[in-house]
Amino acid sequence: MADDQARRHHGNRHGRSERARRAVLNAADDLLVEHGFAGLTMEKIAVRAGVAKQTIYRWWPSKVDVLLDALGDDLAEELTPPDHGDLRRDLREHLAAVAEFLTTAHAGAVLRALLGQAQHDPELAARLRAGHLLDQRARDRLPFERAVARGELAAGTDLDDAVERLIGPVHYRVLVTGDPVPRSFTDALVDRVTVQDG
Amino acid sequence: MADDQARRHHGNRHGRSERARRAVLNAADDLLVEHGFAGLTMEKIAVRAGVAKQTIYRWWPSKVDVLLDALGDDLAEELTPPDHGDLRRDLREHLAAVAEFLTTAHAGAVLRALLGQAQHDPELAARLRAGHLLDQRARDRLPFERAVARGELAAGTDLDDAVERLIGPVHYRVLVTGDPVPRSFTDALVDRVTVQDG
Amino acid sequence: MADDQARRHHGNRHGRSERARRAVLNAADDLLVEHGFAGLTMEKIAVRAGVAKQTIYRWWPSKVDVLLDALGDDLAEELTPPDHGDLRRDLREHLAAVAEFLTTAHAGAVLRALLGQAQHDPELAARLRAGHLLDQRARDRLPFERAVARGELAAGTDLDDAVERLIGPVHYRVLVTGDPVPRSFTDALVDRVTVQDG
Amino acid sequence: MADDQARRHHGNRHGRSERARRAVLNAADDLLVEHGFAGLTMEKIAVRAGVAKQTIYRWWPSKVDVLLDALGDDLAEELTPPDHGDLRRDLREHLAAVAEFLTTAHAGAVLRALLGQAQHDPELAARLRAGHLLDQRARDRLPFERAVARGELAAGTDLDDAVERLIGPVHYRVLVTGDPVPRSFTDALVDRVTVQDG
DNA sequence: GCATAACCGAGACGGTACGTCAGGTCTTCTG
DNA sequence: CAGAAGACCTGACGTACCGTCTCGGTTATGC
Repeated sequence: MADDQARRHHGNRHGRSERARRAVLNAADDLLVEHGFAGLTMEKIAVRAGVAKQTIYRWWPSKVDVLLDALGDDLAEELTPPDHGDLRRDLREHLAAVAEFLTTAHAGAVLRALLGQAQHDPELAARLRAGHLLDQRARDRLPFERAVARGELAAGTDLDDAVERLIGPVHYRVLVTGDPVPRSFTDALVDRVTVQDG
Repeated sequence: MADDQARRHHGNRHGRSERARRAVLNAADDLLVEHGFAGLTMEKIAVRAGVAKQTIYRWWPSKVDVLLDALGDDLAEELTPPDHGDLRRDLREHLAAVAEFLTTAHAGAVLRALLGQAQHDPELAARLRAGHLLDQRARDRLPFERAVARGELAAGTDLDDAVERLIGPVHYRVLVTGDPVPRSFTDALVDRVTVQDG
Repeated sequence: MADDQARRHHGNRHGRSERARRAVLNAADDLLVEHGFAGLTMEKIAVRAGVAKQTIYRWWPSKVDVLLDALGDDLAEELTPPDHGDLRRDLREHLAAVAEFLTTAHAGAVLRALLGQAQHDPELAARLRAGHLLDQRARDRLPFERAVARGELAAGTDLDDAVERLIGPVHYRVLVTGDPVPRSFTDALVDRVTVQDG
Repeated sequence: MADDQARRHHGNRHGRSERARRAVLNAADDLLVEHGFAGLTMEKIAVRAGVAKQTIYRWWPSKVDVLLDALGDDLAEELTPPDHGDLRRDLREHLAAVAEFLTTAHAGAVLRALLGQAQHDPELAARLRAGHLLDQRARDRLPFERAVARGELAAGTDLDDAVERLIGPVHYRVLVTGDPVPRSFTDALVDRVTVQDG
């Protein structure tokens, strides 16, 4: 088995150690949740992961790269909207999933940390958008696009605008006010947007 | 004049040096814009301000405290909505001012940096909210409250909800997507909210 | 009474406060014994003496000046050799007194600290010699000079040489080896010197 | 050659950099002579040696430890008495070497500084004695012991006493009066001691 | 089936910034 | 006008991480 093979191998001439990679990403994840972004140092990741510092630097240029890697495909996996053939229902479920993701410790903590760091790191901001946020935006549009295809929504509707009105207040609560984002809040948002556009 | 007296004194038993205070806040402001949040170190602030490190630590426990102080009353001064007796006009001007503030280098950079840092510093998040964001939320509500008082808006309207739908997408663009926030965008947001509620 | 007046006056137009002077010298003495030379800081002297730092700097340029002042006339008072009209007896008593002074906590600690500091502070070394050590050397010679005057000792004897052979080993023990300096040791020294020269 | 290998390596798992060690000891030596003991700071040693401060602290807990190391085996190398089979000649040469060592800038400055510091640092005093002074005392005794073995000196002679009468006045001059210690002075001392005991 | 090349752990290295402490100077008010 | 109080600038302290480097050891090819 691949996992078993990976666990044993230590040094070889073709390719890196999957064991070390996993250990680093897990350690980074854990340390972020435990000690926050400032308490996340390459030094501590190395110790926690039982890995040499050089091994981390060999594969990731900085700690934000580790986090970008740790974020991985979580967004795609957890934030792809469902398709029930009903715009309002799709949006309700999707927006609730977005809120859940952002406010839940493990999954959202990494993204929030990266978004926070991106505020004073334009290069990270660019990579974060290119690597994750644009894709997510495309996924957020899907329910609307399908509604247009079904004729449920007028063809000329500004879908990005609709997405922003939907997703904006959720991010505002999470990133700025810190208020909880209950289902009632997301449902009401969906109602506003669909009523107005319907 | 008090300011004149303050500027001359250097160190004495009756209070701190206003000159040093100003120099630190300005230096912090400048360094943040020039080198970003990471390039903003106590060491460099001290050098740039021509001030001893100890003097900074005497009055501010950390660099985020310096920034909180530097943010000062900028929000209140620049983001108090106008009162023309017309909800839509008040909101249009106010929302444009908010967008301008957040995206403009000097003024908004400090707030964006603090919001970024607050993502991985709950204690800062709490202070930022208590010290500035709650007050700003109250100011954001003002146009709506006046509209209710004028009878322009129904008495039962959920004002906080309206504010969030207005302000949320603007913050989303600034903090997440990084897209510009043109006047057309903010005006359209105001139209959505007022039409719907009117 | 002078002391009474001194105790009360705090700030005045007629000269310095004797109370402050005493407090500083005593504090310096105590701190030296308690915490050693490194633990003797102007800051701590000021706190212990209940005196402003500036008051210390007004009257003593540095902490070694405070110690030089604290040393005061102790040497002259305690290390003036007796005159019994008998060289050996005078020397025995005197040398024992020297050993006692150097090894006893309060009195000798200040001198040892200053001698130690003088090893890497030539300016202090010069002042220490000019202010105290030359006078002490003159006092150390007294028994020999009186013996010459009495005819007990030949006129051509090199008195400084004799003093050094007497006093040198005592200082060597105190400053270098740290061995105790018992009466038997000093008496034997006196015997060597007087027998040889007698 | 081991030294050659050591010189090239920079930092690795098998021990420290000999290059850094040498640089630190030399820098400490130079700075002590140039600026005195007070002017000898870890900070300046690091800069002068072109070495990170942490590297110094990794191997030496304090600046006196650096000096103790810098003193190294200088004493043993330079202050081992010769053996001509003639007590007086051995002592004359040895005592002159001691005087030379103590008064010469480079070699003696370190020892004088440490002796000075030891006056107000009992822990250093103990280490200095255990590490260097006891061994030196043993070397100082050698000429006498050989003289006893040869029958040149009576078996019951108190050798330590003789050493102290010889070495004491030299240290006294160096550490207390600061007078020069010419060959005539040391020769006369040897004569006194050997005549008396012969 | 043995050399060898890529990766691994360990950790010392030159650095930057941290937050603290003391030094010595200054200004103000009080007695 | 001396003394208290204490803020100021300076510079060293000892520590934590940074990112780079060298080293010896492990293993999976590939000659």
